[in-house]
Amino acid sequence: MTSDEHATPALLMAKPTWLINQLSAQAHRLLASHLASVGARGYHFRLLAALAESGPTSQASLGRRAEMDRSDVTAAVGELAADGFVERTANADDRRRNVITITVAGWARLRRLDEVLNGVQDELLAPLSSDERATLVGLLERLARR
Amino acid sequence: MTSDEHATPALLMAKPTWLINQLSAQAHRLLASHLASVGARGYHFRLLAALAESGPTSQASLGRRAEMDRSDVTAAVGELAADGFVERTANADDRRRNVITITVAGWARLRRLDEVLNGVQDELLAPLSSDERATLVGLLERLARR
DNA sequence: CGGATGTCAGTCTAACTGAGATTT
DNA sequence: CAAATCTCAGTTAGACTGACATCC
Repeated sequence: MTSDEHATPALLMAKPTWLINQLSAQAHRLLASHLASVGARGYHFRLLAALAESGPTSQASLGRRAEMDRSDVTAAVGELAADGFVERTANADDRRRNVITITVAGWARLRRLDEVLNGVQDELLAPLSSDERATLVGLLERLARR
Repeated sequence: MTSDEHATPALLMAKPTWLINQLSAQAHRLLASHLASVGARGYHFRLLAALAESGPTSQASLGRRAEMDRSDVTAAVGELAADGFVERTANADDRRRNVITITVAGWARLRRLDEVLNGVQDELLAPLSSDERATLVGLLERLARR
């Protein structure tokens, strides 16, 4: 009671990391719900997008491109393979590696997920003009390149 | 092998949510390691910062200010109390509620954690000028206000 | 009664760690 | 030998859910 206020403490608001985490949490909620409605999750899109640009390649390479841990790649590739979106085959030249190949169904899946994600971008960035979005993306790109 | 490339797929780079998540993950790594080095975690700072501005108040009120779930407040307040940074006392007027009060040690702890977090901000935003940081914070504030 | 509060016991995800077996 | 690859088991922080007793 008293004046409870829904006000965020100034010490928190003054921290860019707080704002970034807030926005990321918001994005995560949107992504999770929209992706769940088509039975997918973020890892799936990241792997399919990486695979689409690299062509058939090893899991380790995919992990580096999609910035995922090797163990998470193993699990997510297994899920994609179970749904028929990718194929896992042995590499004759280097028998440590699997060769992951995107299937026809996988291409369609990638296009579908891309549409879903583009909708999420519009929803999240709705308050900003297109100029402001470009400014934001430019700043984020410079920061995200560690 | 071949040209493995550390290149992020264009489909990913084109998604603001991807950049936001990348940056948030980077921030999270910095926060986790710096806070761990002083034996704290994010919830502790968020609660102390909320408590510093509200004065002695209930856990439910703290949770709304720090944007934390009730159950997480219970746990984190317990940790802070065990370290002597806050005190939990009964509220005579409304016996459902605890009154949480920050201690002298708690104020010192808050100042210490604030310093640590300010260091993290500088590390994370190092690539940007102060004008650019202000622009970024302005855009983030508008987006984070859901 | 409805609604708020504090507590407890869970779930879930993304990210990560460590170990082991295999191969280059 | 060192290093890379794949797999599996397990951990963590953060966010969240559902239930319950208590109290206003």
